[in-house]
Amino acid sequence: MPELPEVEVTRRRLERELVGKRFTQVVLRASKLRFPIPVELTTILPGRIVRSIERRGKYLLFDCECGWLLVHLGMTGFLQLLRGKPLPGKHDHLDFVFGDGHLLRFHDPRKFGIVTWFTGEPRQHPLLAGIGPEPLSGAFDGEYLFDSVRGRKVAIKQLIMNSAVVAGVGNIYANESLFRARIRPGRPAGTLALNECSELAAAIRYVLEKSIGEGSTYRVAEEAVAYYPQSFMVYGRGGEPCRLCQNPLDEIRLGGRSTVFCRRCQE
DNA sequence: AGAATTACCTGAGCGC
DNA sequence: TGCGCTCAGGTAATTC
Repeated sequence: MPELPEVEVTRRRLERELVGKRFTQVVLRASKLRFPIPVELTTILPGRIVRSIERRGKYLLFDCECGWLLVHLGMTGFLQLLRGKPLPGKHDHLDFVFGDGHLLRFHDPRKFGIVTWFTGEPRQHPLLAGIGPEPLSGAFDGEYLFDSVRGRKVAIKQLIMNSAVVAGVGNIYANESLFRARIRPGRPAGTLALNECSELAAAIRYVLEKSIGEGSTYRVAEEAVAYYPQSFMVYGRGGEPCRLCQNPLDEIRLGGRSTVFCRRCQE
């Protein structure tokens, strides 16, 4: 499932390949993903140039001169950058054809993704307006997080997965960053001290940046290698020994999400 | 307002 | 072999 690092690596790759390129055709095969895909994409985009590609949380934003193409990969979505016009397979819902022979293909078996179109200011779009600070920006630090946890009873893991608090932290990196910060995922958010918030904010930044770095070899056309499970400290390792103390990792559910932690290393 | 729950969707894995 | 069940989990929408 694409998390922020995968989206960012995808963004960088597409930025290199597509900025300045002109859409010549849009082929729609699915009528809706999470939301209906606007049919006007097929008439608006041809002739337009990709001016820039930006990211907000896990959303990709393509500046298309007269408006924005907004893409979210959901749980199972990915973008493939292809050449020519290879025959579409199952769940290949949408193709963007470019004048230089490139084809950007949206594939998403579970249709949790989003492809939509809007004009105006991205920060005013309903899907983007309520998103909290970018975790890799200066706006996200210990003091901000401390301010956000104040009075909150919800588990700290659920709080950092709340996109209104901080953008783009999903289940994998929530687990990983809490382990790195040595904080139990189930702790009521409001019980965290300022220094713990600082540790956690730094840990979130660290695990995301590390993953983006490791993803430098990730290729959009090879979606399967989006991240590197063997490098995870806790995610997907319930019952296995902690990499630091060898204690078997606990696996619980928080808010319906698989949550893994070390009861010895995390307080 | 904050917290909890539901809805969306398909493939994989499992027990029988 | 196939059926039914559970799980995976991002996030918007809904309810409490």
